[in-house]
Amino acid sequence: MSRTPKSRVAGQIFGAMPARALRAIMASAVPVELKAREVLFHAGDDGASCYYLRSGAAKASVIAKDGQERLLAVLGPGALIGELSLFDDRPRSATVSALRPCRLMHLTKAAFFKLADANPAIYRQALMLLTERLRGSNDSMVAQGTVTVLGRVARALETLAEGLGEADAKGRIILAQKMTQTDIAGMAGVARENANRAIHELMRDGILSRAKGYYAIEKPEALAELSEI
Amino acid sequence: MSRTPKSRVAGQIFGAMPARALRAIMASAVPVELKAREVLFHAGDDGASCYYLRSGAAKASVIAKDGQERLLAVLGPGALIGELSLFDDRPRSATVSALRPCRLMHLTKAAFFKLADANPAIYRQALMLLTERLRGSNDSMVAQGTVTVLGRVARALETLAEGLGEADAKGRIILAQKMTQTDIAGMAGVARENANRAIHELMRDGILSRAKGYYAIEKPEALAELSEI
DNA sequence: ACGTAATTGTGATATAGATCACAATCACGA
DNA sequence: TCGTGATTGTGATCTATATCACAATTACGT
Repeated sequence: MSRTPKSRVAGQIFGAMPARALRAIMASAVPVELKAREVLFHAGDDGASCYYLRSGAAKASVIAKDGQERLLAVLGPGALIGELSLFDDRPRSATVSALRPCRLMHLTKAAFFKLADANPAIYRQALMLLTERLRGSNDSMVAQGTVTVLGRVARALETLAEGLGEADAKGRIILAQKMTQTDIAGMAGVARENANRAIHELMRDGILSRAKGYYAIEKPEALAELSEI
Repeated sequence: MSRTPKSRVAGQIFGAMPARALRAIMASAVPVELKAREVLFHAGDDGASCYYLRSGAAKASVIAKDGQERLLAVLGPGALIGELSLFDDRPRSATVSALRPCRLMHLTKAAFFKLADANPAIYRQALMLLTERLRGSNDSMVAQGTVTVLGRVARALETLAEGLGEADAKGRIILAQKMTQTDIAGMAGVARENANRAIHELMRDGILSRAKGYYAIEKPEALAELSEI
């Protein structure tokens, strides 16, 4: 099976929006600031609203019964956060917290639907966003049962790159946020020790590098190869 | 973490639709029949259209590189099939085939969006549907890394029950379709032999039973308990 | 109703990855 | 800049689950 290609642009719900609509959205939203490590909301909270991440980085995670933290996503600028509760009125499914200071816009359910009703492009964009997530989710589920630890770590790094990767001139992708191996292990769903060993293997093979705590993907294609399902 | 409750009704995209809109939808759609085991579409196909399952049962699955089949869902009457490609124009992410004879309605992308633009309730319903799937997906991902084989098999049986469960008078849920242990293992993401052992354990504890190849969930709450994440 | 294929059942063994137990670094606040 | 807590690194187990190798049963086509 070939994997779903992912694009950062598609993750940006308001990216493809006409400027007029975009201004309208921003006018209905209220700015929110978050300090590093601050929690935006907890899993289980209810909240019929969503956030648009203008700058900074945040993570979405859940804590399993046994206390293990599983990272679902790392979100970079342009991401829409907490939209699930908007669409189905259920409690937050994950905890979202800032990895570093964030500037967000807060949009209530009422405001969102008012805008979307007036502007069906918003609905289409939202459907596209969820669709992309679902495809990624399905891929991950297959990967989880099929792919080895090395592949899952590779996959986690790719996901990370989507959220906060910054391509440089020579095709490297720098993760614009310090991530601990514990975080990476949490995304890959593996033990931290094994994530460590996998990371070493990737670094030994020149696929990954780290400078001052910042990981960089040196060979994105090689990484993609490894995480193939 | 508490799990996302799932309802069969929410999975039915056109369930909450006003009768007028529903008639319009059915008028734009063309009927399709499928014999048992026939394939509706393969992963990788492109197809900007979706199907509404009126009767029968189908499965959505992907084949991993190593040849393992992973069942993503078993779909019963009322299910919407193939909607992802509708929203993002990408190829089919899974193969869908009939578990038994199916009657479907086929709706093109153009027809869907025409209807939805005229009737934003369709957009909202579609968003809700994807949202529910996404929540389920996230739960599964956490479960995969957290829960033991017994729990994952329990979870697979619950998912099965959503798609084709029929509650009887005394709170049992009968799976209205013969499922092999290979299928169940494919959903749970475990080896068939271990699915077998887990199923035995469930049967020994009176949580599950089987008659003439049809499984029945005797104690849905006990099953839910086991698959808690 | 018979024979063959598919499914189910069950032990024995192998192994990927978790867990444990630390040492070595690093990074940052006082 | 020193010290302390957080991270990273690495071997040695341990264990859940896959894999293997069949036998027993069931289902189904002719």
